[in-house]
Amino acid sequence: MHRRTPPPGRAGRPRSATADAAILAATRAALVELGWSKLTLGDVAMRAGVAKTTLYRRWAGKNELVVDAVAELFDELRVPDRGSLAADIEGVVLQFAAILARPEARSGLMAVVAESTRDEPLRERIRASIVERQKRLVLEGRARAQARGELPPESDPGEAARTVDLIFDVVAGAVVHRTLVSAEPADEQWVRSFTRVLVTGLTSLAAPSFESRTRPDSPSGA
Amino acid sequence: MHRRTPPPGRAGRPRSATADAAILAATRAALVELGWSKLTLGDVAMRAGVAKTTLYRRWAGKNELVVDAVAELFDELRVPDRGSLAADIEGVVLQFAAILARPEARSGLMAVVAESTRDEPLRERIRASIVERQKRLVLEGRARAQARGELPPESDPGEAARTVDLIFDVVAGAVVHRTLVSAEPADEQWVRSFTRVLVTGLTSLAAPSFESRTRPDSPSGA
Amino acid sequence: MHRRTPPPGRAGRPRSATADAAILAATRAALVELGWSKLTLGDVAMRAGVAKTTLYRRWAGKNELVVDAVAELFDELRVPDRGSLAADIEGVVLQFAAILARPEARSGLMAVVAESTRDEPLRERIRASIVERQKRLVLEGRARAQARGELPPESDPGEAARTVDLIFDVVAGAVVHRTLVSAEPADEQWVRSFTRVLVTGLTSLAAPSFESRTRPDSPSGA
Amino acid sequence: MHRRTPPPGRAGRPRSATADAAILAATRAALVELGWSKLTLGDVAMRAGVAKTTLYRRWAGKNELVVDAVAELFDELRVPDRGSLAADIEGVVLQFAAILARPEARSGLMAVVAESTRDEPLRERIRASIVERQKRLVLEGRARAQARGELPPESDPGEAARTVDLIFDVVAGAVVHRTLVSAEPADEQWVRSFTRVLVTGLTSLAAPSFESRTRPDSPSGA
DNA sequence: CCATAATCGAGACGGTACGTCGAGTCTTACT
DNA sequence: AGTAAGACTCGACGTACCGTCTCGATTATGG
Repeated sequence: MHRRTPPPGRAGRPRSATADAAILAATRAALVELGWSKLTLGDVAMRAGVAKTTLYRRWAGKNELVVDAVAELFDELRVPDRGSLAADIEGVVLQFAAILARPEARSGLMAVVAESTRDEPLRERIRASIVERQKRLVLEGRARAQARGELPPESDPGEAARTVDLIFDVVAGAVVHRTLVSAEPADEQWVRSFTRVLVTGLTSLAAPSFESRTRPDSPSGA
Repeated sequence: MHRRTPPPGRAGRPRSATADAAILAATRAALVELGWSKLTLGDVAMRAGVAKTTLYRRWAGKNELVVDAVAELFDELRVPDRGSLAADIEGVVLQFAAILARPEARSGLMAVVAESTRDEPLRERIRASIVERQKRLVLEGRARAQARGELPPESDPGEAARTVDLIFDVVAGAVVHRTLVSAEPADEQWVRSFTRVLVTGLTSLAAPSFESRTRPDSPSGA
Repeated sequence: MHRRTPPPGRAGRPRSATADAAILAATRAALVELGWSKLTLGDVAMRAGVAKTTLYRRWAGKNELVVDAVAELFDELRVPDRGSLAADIEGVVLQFAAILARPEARSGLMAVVAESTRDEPLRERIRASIVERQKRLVLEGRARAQARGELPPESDPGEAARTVDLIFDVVAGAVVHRTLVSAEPADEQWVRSFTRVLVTGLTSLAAPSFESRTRPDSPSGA
Repeated sequence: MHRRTPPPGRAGRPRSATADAAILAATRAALVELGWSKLTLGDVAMRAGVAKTTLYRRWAGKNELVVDAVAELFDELRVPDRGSLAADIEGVVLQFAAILARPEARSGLMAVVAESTRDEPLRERIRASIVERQKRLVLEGRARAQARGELPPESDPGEAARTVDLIFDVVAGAVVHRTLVSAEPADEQWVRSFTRVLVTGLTSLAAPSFESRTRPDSPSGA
């Protein structure tokens, strides 16, 4: 998907189908053992039982390869139905924290983000295959909360999109910072406190009028 | 401070005092021009007008050097007195976003965080010279809010410390994610939305009874 | 021949054939310009239009490279047929002196001999590719003298081998010492005196009885 | 003698007298352990319990230091009185070979000779402090042989000087080559063969008429 | 069923940076 | 002024990866 595509010409030997998966798995294994900065493409090729040329034929370089290898990790995230918006968020956040506790994610994710600060196509690739791809979680959670009546249906589509982005930045950012920078576990206690702040803030932000129906003593009159 | 320290013995030529500042400045300049991954210590040494060995005599490697070079950037942050907790937070967040918009911070910060996932001493160094060092901002903001009567004095010290950590993770994480991953500007509009969520969440978390007692109307009088 | 040999496996790109000659020529050029101690492998690689790694792939280090580069110089030595043993020796010695007058030989030869005093494999390499290789000159000269009747055919093979070694040590040693240590030219006059001493000594050593037959006024009656 | 001389000015602390001997001894010890190419001046200074500056104040560099350290080794050579020219030569050659068997001489001597091919002052220093200094041995041996009547008194002084040079080049060159290049021991058997060739050649060169007059039989009684 | 053509493993290639080491100089405080 | 200590600039070391290339050997499809 995000790889160097073979030219559409039809003749010649086709690319090995199994190689891709082997390479991505080898990349994750190398991330676990060595971390990003000591991971070398020659080593990945060897682990995958593949020649270096095969690897370069399909990916432009280390960064692109690692993005793909890491992106797959986040596809296993699901929004559990725990009965309330707060409980749903807690569930997703705990899953997210669990992934960030795995060394292949820790090592790779921040590194490619760092690289992307000077490489626009790489940033776009990260956005597309990780960030935008996982915003499905926010959309799904919001839909479920709306179905439950916890949140009003969005009126302004632009405002709704901005809110999704804000939520994603706050959730992903806070968990990453807690896990990787502060190096403290994002355990149940922390997740509960975090979620409480977030949900309280969000509901009051979302629709004072809607909210004031259910919580008439809201502090925000602005 | 976080460098290879000269043995305390008095004999011999002392280390050049000006070299340190020149090296850190050269490091930041190289981060701006080249970014972290293309920054080489040989190049930094040349820019600083210093031999490579001098650099290695004082820092263990690229990571430690960049941490020190970046850490200095955050020392200029101040908590402005804008009259209310929300306005104070907005002010600090905007300053923080402005620093993260500078290429020397963008390139370096995430890279060393990434490296620190496999290097415990490096993580501790980051914590000490960046994270813990800047928690002063949260403490100062809280004290000012308490003086204004916006927040109750903390009763449980352990709980208070956990709250400081939580606030720091949420603020720093969200701004970093917005700026570096989503690659959207943390502009006034975004900061206002973010701050509103945060302050609402925090005040209700801190002491709903206290808050509702003293400020039944809007918290912002500005 | 005396180099790091590629593994006999056939796979992969073969080593460039032209690189070897270019490297050895570049080594000699560098010896002329810089001498042994200021010769650097990086410089040799650059002169040869070759990467440093290519050089290290084929030779273990500076010493081995210089031995090979210098050894080739002595392959041009020939035993001229000048009609008598003494004249033949004079011819070879003059050629040898001419080679030692060239800076690429002067700089390199003594240096690798010096290194070989602490490096047994290096000494063996020098012996094989320079010393033993050039003993052909002594053998050829002796054969021609025997054909002329100036020397008797050797009876004891062991003794004959020892004599070849002795001659080589005396000739090579004397010319080298004259040229490099005393720093006086090994010109015609010196070569004539040296050869006279050597031939007189040798013929009397070789076979007094044989010699006394043809030169009844020989001083040696032993 | 061959060192950097202190300026004749009288003021200030005088140079430590013991330092010189300590440095030269440390140099020889380092030659034994490390050989010339791995010998470092910092290491020598440390062994001698002296600062690097002290060392550089007295010698220009590694080569000059090693020449002085090695030159002292040859001062112990003596011409023994063994009753005949041939036996005297054998005695000196064996002593010379014994010195060349010591690692501090092997490592250092050839190295500085190699360096001297591109450093005229260094060559002159070697000539003065080693070569010319030890020609005393040849002079002494000749005088003793003349006193015995084995050699005629020299008539032409120029010719006599040239012969001394020739002998020195042959003897020193052959022993060095045997010992360091061929890497065979210059043992009694080899020395006897070598001496026989040399003496026979020399006596017939020196004065055939003189020799045949006084010693019609074999010159060697051995 | 053979020719064409793209793929594959292997490994040499020209580069660039690494982190270390030694040379020789300079700057301290002390003697 | 000499000394021990040690920081300084400079330049080479030998290694490791990068990303490209050149091999001979496969392995598909299309003529």
